[in-house]
Amino acid sequence: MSASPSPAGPRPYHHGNLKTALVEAGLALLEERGLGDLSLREIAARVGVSHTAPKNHFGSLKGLLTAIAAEGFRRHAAALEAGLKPADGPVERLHAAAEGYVRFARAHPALFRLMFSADLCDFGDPDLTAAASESYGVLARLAGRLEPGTAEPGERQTRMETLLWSIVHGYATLANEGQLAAGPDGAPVHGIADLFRHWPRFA
Amino acid sequence: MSASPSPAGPRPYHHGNLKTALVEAGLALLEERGLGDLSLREIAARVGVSHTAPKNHFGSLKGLLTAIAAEGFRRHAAALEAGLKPADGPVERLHAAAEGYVRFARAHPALFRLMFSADLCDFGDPDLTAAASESYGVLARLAGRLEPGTAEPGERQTRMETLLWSIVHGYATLANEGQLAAGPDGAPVHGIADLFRHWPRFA
DNA sequence: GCCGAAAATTTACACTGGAAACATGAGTGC
DNA sequence: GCACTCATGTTTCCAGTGTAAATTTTCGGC
Repeated sequence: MSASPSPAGPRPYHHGNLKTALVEAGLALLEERGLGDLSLREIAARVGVSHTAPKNHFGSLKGLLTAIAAEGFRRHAAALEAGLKPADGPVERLHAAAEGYVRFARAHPALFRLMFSADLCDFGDPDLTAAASESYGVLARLAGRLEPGTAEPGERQTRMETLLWSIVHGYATLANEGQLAAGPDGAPVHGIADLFRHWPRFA
Repeated sequence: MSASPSPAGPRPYHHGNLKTALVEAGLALLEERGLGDLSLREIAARVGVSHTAPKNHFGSLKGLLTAIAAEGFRRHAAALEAGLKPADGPVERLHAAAEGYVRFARAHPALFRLMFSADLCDFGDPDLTAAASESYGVLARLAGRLEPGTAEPGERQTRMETLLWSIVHGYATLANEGQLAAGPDGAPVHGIADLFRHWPRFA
């Protein structure tokens, strides 16, 4: 590959794959340092490039963060689908997706917060919105299965979608910020599935 | 010389009420500039004081933000209680509190985000935790009224509390970050009360 | 081989929060 | 009345941030 020069050779002037390398470095630093201590200069340094190099590809820090968030949403969508067994009924599938949602958020708290920070990301970016829609679509389809035929034609977001998203997202957010009472293992005492079971309609 | 605070006189060396003045300035700047563009130096400048003056009272920026968040939680608790009519039943009171929760979040988005940012605030601070508990208590009492006698003795956080808090907080957060489909007036098409009405148990 | 465009670099700037040394003055004990 | 104390603010400095502009290097098409 042109992107992988001889290991012993001097670092080439042109990186060859800077765009994706910066996103990956950003994702890695997000895990290590958290969102607050993340800096463009440090991401660039990790890739071995000057701190102004990202500008050519992303314009600004916000552009880079937007690209990172987009990749986050793609992985998020995959996490949602991960536990979905086609043989299960709509309720079981909902529970599985909800647990995937929360598991992803808790496994990658900094990335998750970035993904839902409208002032750090540019939600006008087509790539980001496409990735976010991909993730949202999983939840929306599950909501539709729970109430077939109730969505009005042309409706962008049903009440059931809003309700499900609110509860799952709220739980994940509160858990990540340390607001939910935690048991000895550090996890919240009530899992997200417990909440759904406590919710008569989907028990 | 004169201790009289004549309006035309030179600014005294000692402010006299810096602590609360800084918190109020911070709250005002939070409304105007948002959380991202908030700076300790600007808060200090608005009060007319050097940028290191806050250190004496708050230690660091995090300390100041913690104090601001605590004041936010007190106002938040007041907003929750605002629409509560004693004559109403538990369900009506829940709806009113939920709308108060969301209304506060949407009216003060930057403050609301600060209040739930564990990396910006110090949730080990007693004043902050007391204020946050005050706000949480309103919701917890409402949850208890919905299911009297179900809480196990000594239970810190019931499932019902977690469920209600998740849905309300998730809705407020998603709305603030512009993630919920909005109608022509900019508000989400489905209000928080619509979600509760859609939730069979509390329709 | 040459030349334009793309990709990185260097340099400079305004801004941030924090640390350290210093200045002020309000309050207290005598 | 007076001196001493010490909380409260100021000044100065520093490392670090993101961005802009001018410059250098390299790739790719002719």
